[in-house]
Amino acid sequence: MKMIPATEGGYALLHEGVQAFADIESNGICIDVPYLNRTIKKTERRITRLERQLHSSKVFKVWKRMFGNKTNLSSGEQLGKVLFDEIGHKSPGLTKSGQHKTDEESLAKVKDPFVADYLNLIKLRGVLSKNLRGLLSEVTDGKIHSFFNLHTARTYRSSSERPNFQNQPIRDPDIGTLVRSCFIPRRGRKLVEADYSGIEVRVAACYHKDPRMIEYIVDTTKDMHRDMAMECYLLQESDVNKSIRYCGKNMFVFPQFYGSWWRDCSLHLWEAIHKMNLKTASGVPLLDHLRSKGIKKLGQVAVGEDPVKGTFAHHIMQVERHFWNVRFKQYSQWKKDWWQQYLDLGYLHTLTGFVCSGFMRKNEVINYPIQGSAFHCLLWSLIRIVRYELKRRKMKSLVIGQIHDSILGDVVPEEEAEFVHLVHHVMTVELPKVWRWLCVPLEIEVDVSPVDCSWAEKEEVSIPRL
DNA sequence: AAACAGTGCGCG
DNA sequence: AAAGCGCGCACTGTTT
Repeated sequence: MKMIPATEGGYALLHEGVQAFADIESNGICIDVPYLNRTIKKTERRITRLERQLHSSKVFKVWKRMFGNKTNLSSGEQLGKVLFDEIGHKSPGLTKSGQHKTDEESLAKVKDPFVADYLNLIKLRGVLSKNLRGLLSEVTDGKIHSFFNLHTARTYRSSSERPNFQNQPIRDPDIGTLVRSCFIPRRGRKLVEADYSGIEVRVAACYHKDPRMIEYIVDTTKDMHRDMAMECYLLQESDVNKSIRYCGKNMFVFPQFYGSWWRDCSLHLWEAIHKMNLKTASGVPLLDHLRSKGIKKLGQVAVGEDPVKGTFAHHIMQVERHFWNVRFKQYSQWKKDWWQQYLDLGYLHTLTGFVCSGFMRKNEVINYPIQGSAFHCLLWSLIRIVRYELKRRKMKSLVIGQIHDSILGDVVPEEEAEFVHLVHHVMTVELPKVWRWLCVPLEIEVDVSPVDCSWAEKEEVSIPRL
């Protein structure tokens, strides 16, 4: 696969983009080194305690017997042999090289108290080596200077390394706080983070122009994720709470956009009912609710088989059909046309001035232009802010990082209002004026930390109208 | 000792 | 007919 900037605009974006990134890399991000050192020690102690606990378990006795002095708690291969070959738990499936799978999802099915402690240990070891020691090893003079690349990602997104600034924990609140507390602003300043809201969905709409999708974007009283959660779990609008909406969004809508299908979606939606103990807003367990609607089981089937009527899998298959054939008919047609056009031409062009050519799978052909162009919205804005606006206004505040659809600023408190207004204006007003293909409005969300407080303490602020 | 493939997991 | 996109990093186990 090859991707090249095929227009002046595409070339300029990369040319100015690397210069803006160089500024950001040179600025660097302050690290609370004393906190980091304390946290490393604390985490080491937690790991030692966990290891001691695991060493006294039954499973570990078996492990030790099988592997002797080669016993290694970090070896997934060894764990698989212990649990599934020796002890006799049901194997969750094999990897492509024929080992038993030992990822978190696979192990969740294993009913052995050892597994929860083991997963805890693995997680904590990862945090220690990657997010704490790994971070410390990149600190010079109290700062890190992560690299931001424009020449590595197949989609012409960016990437980041040494350390990777773009995958710092946040989804697990405890680990997120532990790690993000390391990242602090310069003395007397604040961290300000501005994210595009749903940028990939909006950019996708600029490709397919599906009227129903545009309606969802433009009309803020409408909510696509809530609506799909309602369909998937057969609920009324008033029954949908936050976690049910979360499942609709992350286990149906986004997987469908990325090319997943009813078989995987139904499995994940069904498992979420148990794992997240889902209840309707009025407190009825979701399993009971579905039973009252005549759906009693998942009805998992092998690839190639049709699900039995009345099962959850069959229901989700119908939801998927309606989603693509009725609700987002034009989006669906665009995907077909876009794929066919690639087959005819052997390449595709993006709205931001790039051409991708070479062998690509269908899902790649659909996703690459959307992912790349969505990031380019951020990149254009970032260039404008870093290389023009902050300089022209002689502001002291700095941009210090970027995560695909968000920028992170290290902001002087007196400049906070101007900074927030500036990024809002560039990202949502100036950009759509220049890129006329943006046929839907863009929105951002801004989070700010108090003065001298870490990235863990960011909180959403409203955007002042100036 | 260094390089490589495979696995798993963090983020968008 | 096929069936989730992108990235980097740590670690294991094997090959060079």
